[in-house]
Amino acid sequence: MPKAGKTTPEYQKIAGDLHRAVNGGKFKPGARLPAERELMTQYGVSRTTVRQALAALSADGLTESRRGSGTVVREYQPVRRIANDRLSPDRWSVGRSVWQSDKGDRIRPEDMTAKEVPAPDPVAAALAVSPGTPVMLRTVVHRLDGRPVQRSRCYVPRSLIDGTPLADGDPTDDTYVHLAAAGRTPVRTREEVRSRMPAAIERSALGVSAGTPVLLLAVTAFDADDKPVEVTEVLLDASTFILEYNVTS
Amino acid sequence: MPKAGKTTPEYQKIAGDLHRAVNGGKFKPGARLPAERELMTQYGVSRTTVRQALAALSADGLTESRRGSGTVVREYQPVRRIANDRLSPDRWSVGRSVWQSDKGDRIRPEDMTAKEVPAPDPVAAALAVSPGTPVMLRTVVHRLDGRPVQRSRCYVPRSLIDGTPLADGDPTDDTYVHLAAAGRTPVRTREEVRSRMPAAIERSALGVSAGTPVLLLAVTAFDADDKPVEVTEVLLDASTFILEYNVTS
DNA sequence: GAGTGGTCTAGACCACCAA
DNA sequence: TGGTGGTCTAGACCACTCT
Repeated sequence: MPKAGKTTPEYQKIAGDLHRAVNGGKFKPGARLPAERELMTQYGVSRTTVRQALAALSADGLTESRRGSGTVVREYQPVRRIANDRLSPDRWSVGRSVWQSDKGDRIRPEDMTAKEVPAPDPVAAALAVSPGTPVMLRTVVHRLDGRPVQRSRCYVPRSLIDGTPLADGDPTDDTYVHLAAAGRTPVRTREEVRSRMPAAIERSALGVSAGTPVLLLAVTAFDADDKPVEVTEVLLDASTFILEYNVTS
Repeated sequence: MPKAGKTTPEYQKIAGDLHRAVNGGKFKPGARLPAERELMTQYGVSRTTVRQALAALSADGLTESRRGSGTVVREYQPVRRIANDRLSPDRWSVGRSVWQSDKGDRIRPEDMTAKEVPAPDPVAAALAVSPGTPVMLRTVVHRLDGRPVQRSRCYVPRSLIDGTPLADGDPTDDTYVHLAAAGRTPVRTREEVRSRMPAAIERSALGVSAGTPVLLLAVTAFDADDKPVEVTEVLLDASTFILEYNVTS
């Protein structure tokens, strides 16, 4: 029978069956699905068709395949990120994070770097400075259980934090600490949120498998004079985070 | 040559080439990529391999394939949604929306419905009422150029808006109008943001093609007494929207 | 070594679109 | 009608994991 079923392609039926089985709890998170060659005989189709069905599940972020072991149901235990928390000075101590939840406590900033760079165009625009103005770029990788789940790129005009350790390339402390020391304490931020599929480089930079989107944040911080003092670009593993915002008029 | 190149699979090379060609501007948004059979001869591989490469592009949300015509580069022209705006009463007039941008003006609420339902568990929890409490459910579909890009499900405890048109099943006006009329004007909201790949039903409910994530909002509105008065679940096409939040401590 | 997923070939027929 | 993508078959060899 070299033809597909009447209207619905065979691989979609198989994908649908598996989808329902997973959502119905027949395969719990972490459980292994039947092997591809087993599904071949079960459905009487070629391996290509089975793999097409499994590709659909993977693209939906429902499963994850590992060569040599099998295809397993993915787990989803998100961490909550409360945006407004970062504006509270008591949150700025080193090692403290804006994450809240059991898992959140295990998320820590690591691999921090800092260097001076000319402001890229979009950053310069957000900071209301000329493109190429010297800014300090501080990068941070946040890990959960060793897996990178967030990468931040934080830009601060060099002139604003002259004389601080950050200006000398010390990436240890949160930029807000240095801005506060310079009398430029951020009092509000504007956050822009997008989501899309990651490029291959981003997929490996975060530890995400195919079928997981990324969240992109662009955070602009303003001081009491309503001047932009910092721009941060954040790349987040969407399967790890729930963003929370408290909105007032 | 029935074998893959040394380390990198052939389909990844092809996908990489095309990826670079698209990002490099060789194929502009809307432009057609070479046909699959043309790529076969160009790279000297089977059609399956070519299709595997194109599947990777599509999963990255970079292209879109249409049977009969071809594979084209996808366009990305997002609309900005400013969360805080909805708390301004002058935004509540019928037909007015919280969207801002040229395209935003073309986004309008349509296909509104309203009916009484028992509160589902998560909704009841957010509203601090018992599960099953009667709530009015107002659904709205927002379209951009005819394409549905947002679906909202808005829950309000019936007891809060008794005597308003909404209580009689009239879905015309924004729920905030009715809440304000009942002396329960929302003054702040909490928004939770997630992103994931859409289920097949969601993919067709919004007009999104494979490779596009969805954004999920859970908005809880509070009145001046800090009581939750409304919960809204929103499903958004992630390729259409940028969410904007103004954050204060 | 047995079993798993990863990659690839060389065909085939179908559904759809545009000229 | 000819070209496009959509689906499918029946094989094959490789890389990896687990026992």
